Amino acid sequence: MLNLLGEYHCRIDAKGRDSFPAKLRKQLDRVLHDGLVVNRDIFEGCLVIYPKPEWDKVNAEMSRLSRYDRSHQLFQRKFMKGATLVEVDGSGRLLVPAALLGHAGLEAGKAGDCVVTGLGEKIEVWSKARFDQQVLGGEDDFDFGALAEKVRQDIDPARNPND
Amino acid sequence: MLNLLGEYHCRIDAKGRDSFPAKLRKQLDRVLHDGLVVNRDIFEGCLVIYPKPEWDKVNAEMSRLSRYDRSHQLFQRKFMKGATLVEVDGSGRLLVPAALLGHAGLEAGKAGDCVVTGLGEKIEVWSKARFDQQVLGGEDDFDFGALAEKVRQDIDPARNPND
DNA sequence: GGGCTACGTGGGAAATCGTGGGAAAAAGCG
DNA sequence: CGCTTTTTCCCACGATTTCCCACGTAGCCC
Repeated sequence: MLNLLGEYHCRIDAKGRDSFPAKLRKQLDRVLHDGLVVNRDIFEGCLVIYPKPEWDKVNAEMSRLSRYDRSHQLFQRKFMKGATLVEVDGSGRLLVPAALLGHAGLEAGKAGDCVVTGLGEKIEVWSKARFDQQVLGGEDDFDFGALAEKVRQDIDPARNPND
Repeated sequence: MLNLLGEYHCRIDAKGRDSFPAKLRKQLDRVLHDGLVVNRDIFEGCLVIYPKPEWDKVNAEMSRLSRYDRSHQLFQRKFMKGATLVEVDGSGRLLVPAALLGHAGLEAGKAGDCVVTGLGEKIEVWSKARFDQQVLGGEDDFDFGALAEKVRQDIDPARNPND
């Protein structure tokens, strides 16, 4: 199982090329040649990067949706729209599609600072400004304890015997 | 399994020719010479493009409908009317039948911006205006979590033992 | 501490893609 | 049967993209 780790500061240049941290590249090692899938995050204004094998799982789930059910189609469209297969270039950068940059608060055609974080089986890309504000900051009025309690029930093996 | 990805902005010119993104053409590679089937979407004001092999599946599903059941016939007629086999021309464009353009909010005989998105096994074509409004926008009052939960229950393996 | 390697960054040239127009072929009409 | 209109095919130009190379810097090893 993939276990991507680390938080890296890097830049996206005016051409939309994101210097992908060498340490993450090394962690991806065996799966990198299959490419990566970049997509908008559903809930936050950031981008998500899945290694291709991980995306294949998503795609397999999507293929079970019914084309005759409106809510299924709506779900698929909301989730998959914009997802793009990309590959790192010879200099270890990946070209983020211009259409997706806006979702992360980055301006196409303009260089910008960003934060790339490994999160187990996926990678998130934030603009530096948003990362500082939403992820690092704003913790005062944020009740981590309550959130943890809610999540704990979902991931605690004792309550979910089937794994 | 087909895994069409990417979101592309392009134009339909005054002759109804849609510049089909080169990257999608590459993804279609092996199936492109069989042609594509363009159709109206059932639920939304956009067009759907199926690679021929995928359309064959749709066709097979339709053949399970009863010829003696009026609602079946009604459904089949609603679903299949307008579906057209098209091929990309030498310049990589495909000619969208004028009759279908209106369904996507595009005016026949007039050039217009549109958005083409890969969605796994099919491709959707939206007018840019509608895409920005219906697909990208309106997310504030949209509860993705609730939708995801409903869909999850529909495709949960526990409830669908046959796979 | 010095040299070396590797990483991040920028720019430029070549290939490719998108777009428009026009000519030839086909279809429709009087 | 010939003329007009529509459709289809093809070519060419401009813009964009993609690939490649080269430099500055930082980190690491000796």
